[in-house]
Amino acid sequence: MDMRRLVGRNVRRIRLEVGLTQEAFAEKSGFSQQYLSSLERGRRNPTIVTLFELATALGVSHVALVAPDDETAAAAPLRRGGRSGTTRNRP
Amino acid sequence: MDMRRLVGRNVRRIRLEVGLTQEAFAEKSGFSQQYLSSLERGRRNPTIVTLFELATALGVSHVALVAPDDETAAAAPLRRGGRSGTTRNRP
DNA sequence: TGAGTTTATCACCTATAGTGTGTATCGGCG
DNA sequence: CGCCGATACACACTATAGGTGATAAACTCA
Repeated sequence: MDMRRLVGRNVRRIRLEVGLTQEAFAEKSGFSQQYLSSLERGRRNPTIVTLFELATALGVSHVALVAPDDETAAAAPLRRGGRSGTTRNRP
Repeated sequence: MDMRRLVGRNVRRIRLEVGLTQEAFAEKSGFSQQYLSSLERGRRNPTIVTLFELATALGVSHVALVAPDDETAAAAPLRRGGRSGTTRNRP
């Protein structure tokens, strides 16, 4: 299991659900937009403290950021669940 | 919430439940006994990849190592549940 | 008491987490 | 087309995570 990718996917998904841009998220969390970018793309290996701070800024439990997603067991051809377009947040 | 302490407590608790010494755990996980010692005492800030490797060596999900424990909400005076002595594992 | 086992602490080193600065790419819109 | 908002990429830099080795407690038991 690639933890970097897992956390990256969770962070991005939740950030979009909350309706934040990387920039706005950077503002709230205190991390740089560049860091968040590479983090979401699974290139980074954050510490647990970082994980907690990210979760707090997103308003979710830190457990949510390490929660396994369906993709792991995936290879499933049928894509369940909506939210395909994510609508590229418009305030 | 102090993530270092939280993870440290979880690791120690599970390691003891599994019945491993720090030394044996070090052997299985590939980390040094010294590192595991400081980790369990909340002095270390492990990365998510480290977290996953620790969980794997313990035979549990990585989520178990970041799971919040009762101690947080604690200040509860009454100690429920047995297992007080931990019996200092005898194989 | 003293040997054996387990855990804690100290000194030290290398690899990398995370920053700052700057730039590149991409989509949409006037 | 050029501009703008949003994301990706690159690099030098500092603080610290990860790791080793030696050793000091701390506890167990013959």
